[in-house]
Amino acid sequence: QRILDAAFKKFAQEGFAKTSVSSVAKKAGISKGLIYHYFESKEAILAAIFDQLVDVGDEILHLPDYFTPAGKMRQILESTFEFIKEQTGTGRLTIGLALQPEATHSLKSKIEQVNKNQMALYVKIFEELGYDDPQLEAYRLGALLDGILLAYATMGDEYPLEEMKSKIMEEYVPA
Amino acid sequence: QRILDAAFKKFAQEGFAKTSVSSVAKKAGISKGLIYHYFESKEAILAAIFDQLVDVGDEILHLPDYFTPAGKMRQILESTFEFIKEQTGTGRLTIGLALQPEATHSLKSKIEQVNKNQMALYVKIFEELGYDDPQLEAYRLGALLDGILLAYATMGDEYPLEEMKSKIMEEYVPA
Amino acid sequence: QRILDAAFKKFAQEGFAKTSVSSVAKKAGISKGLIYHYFESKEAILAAIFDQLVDVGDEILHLPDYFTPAGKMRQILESTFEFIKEQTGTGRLTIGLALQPEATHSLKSKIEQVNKNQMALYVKIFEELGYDDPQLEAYRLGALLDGILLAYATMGDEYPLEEMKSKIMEEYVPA
Amino acid sequence: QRILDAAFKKFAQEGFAKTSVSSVAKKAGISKGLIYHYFESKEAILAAIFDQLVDVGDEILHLPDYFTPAGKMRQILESTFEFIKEQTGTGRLTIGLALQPEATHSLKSKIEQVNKNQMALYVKIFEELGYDDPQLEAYRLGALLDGILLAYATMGDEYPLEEMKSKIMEEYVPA
DNA sequence: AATGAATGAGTCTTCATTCAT
DNA sequence: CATGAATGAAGACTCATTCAT
Repeated sequence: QRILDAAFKKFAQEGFAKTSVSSVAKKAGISKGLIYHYFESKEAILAAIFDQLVDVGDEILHLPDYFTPAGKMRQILESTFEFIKEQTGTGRLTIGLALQPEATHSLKSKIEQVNKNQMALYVKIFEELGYDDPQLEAYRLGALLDGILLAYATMGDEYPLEEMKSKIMEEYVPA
Repeated sequence: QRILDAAFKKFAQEGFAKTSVSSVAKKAGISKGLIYHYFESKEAILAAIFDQLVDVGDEILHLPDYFTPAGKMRQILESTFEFIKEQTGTGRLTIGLALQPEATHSLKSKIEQVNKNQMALYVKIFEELGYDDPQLEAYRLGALLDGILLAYATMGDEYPLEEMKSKIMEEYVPA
Repeated sequence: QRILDAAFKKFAQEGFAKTSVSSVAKKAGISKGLIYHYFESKEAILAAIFDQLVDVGDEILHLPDYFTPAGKMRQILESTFEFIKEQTGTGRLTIGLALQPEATHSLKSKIEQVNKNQMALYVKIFEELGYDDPQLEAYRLGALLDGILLAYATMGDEYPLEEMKSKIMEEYVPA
Repeated sequence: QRILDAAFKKFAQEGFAKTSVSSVAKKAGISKGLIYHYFESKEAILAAIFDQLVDVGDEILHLPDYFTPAGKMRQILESTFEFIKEQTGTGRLTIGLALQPEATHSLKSKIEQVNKNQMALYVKIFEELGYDDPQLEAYRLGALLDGILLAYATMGDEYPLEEMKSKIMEEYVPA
């Protein structure tokens, strides 16, 4: 819906707490009341946005079986870096909410779910690649990518995203 | 002041936006009015908190000159992991604020300043250690540590912080 | 109509002010819009409900001419107590609205009308029964019955309705 | 407080649901915010009003021990009729709330408490006066008085309150 | 230095009502 | 007849900030 798009932009731009329902309505070009016709509450909008994000996340993680382990890894890194670059707002919003204890439990659990899936996939690939401690290796990769996302979200184009991508790719998927 | 301590706890616990000045006053055991005697505004409290944090950060980064490059690296990692573990609230608060565009410009610039200092130090050490691209290497380490901080702040004790520390130490400061 | 039934139940259960038109629509199994096809406004629904109640009231008060005065009195008391018992919701709603000055003038006048009719009938019967001051006696009986209605509406089955009925019957229609 | 007075007048005049907090504030000559400085919520104001009313009720029911039973009865009737006449708003408000299921449980229980006390006193006096079934007699008197209160609250000065008083007095406390 | 009464703008939310279809 | 999307005017409540004392 237009509501979700508008709300997402606003939330990503100004943060959930600071964004008023009225401003979302204005941005969506509709009346405040109508928002409550479609969503129970401000939180519900956020939840709906997240449901969409979860789907996007799943897509990124979904890889054809015929890929080689190295191919999967390359694909994941490609997708993730693209996500970091294109969906800065999404990343910012997600991290911001993950950090705020105010977030509803249901939201937290959704975030955790996405995270779990991600980790599970990483672990599996590292296993296939024969790493010693796939679990720990997965955490390491996760931290690295999150850290890059965070830095890019904060600094914007000042950040040498491409160089970092090359470096990471080389490290995990040597040519 | 007691105000700063109370405010920091509250902000870290519930987020800046969700924390009311009254609740800070109550936690500090003083009256609302008194807070405005010492601070211009709610934002000013936050700024003061950050000034303290900057000092803490500088301390972590300040290393005696007689340390070998490797020693410096070890020291930095030790301090950072200790910070991650002990000051989860600080980390959460900082990242949360860094991500929220609502933050005043002055706040942002302080955060950036700390970051710059950190990066500069990393770069210098990597130079001393003879890395190929110290700049990029610094970004990589920064991302890694930030990612770990983020994960630990989100997951808490479920996160294998010690194992990660060992892994990272080994990587950067081989025994 | 189904609308009136649904609305009546809702109004009686939750009060007029607290009942939303949507909830009436849902209870009636139709759409909100349709209600406005049949009724001008929420108030109009209430008015229509009252029109029905007035009819019920008139029925209670309508007595065959061949009844003796004492027979009429017995009949009235019987009917009234049955009404009190069976139509608690109606009683509650009516009194509640009679007390709220918010009620439209038209509503008030309807309530008053029913009251007047009732009083007139009481007066007539007391006259026929040869009471000294039929007017005052009618007010007394009215008060008594209203008081019982009120108490029963408030307390429910804790109230000794049957005993009260016996007592009042004995008083006004000695065996 | 001025708030309670203003709120009471408003609630009695327009009903609890229809009275806005702002209008109470305006009537009290203060700002909306200040009301929330003194009361948790709109309901809390109502509760406070009721606490005062309970006190008034207790006063009416408190009778010196040296009164004869007949004297007590006379005194009660006198007080009650005075209350009916002077405190019409109170009566209206109380009954209105007793009938509205929306009222909080705490409120309901307060009303019931007052009622219980009243009934207990009536029963005791009827016992002392040697009535056959004091319990039922108490319910009867209660109904009568409530009915009169209700009628007077609805009709106002059209109602022959004085005549009713004489009649009831004569009935229960013959000269 | 210290209090807390006071303000008013702003927030989320509800709801009677209208209207295009 | 019938729907339900759409509106806008409230309403309860919060909170940063000010100010008299």
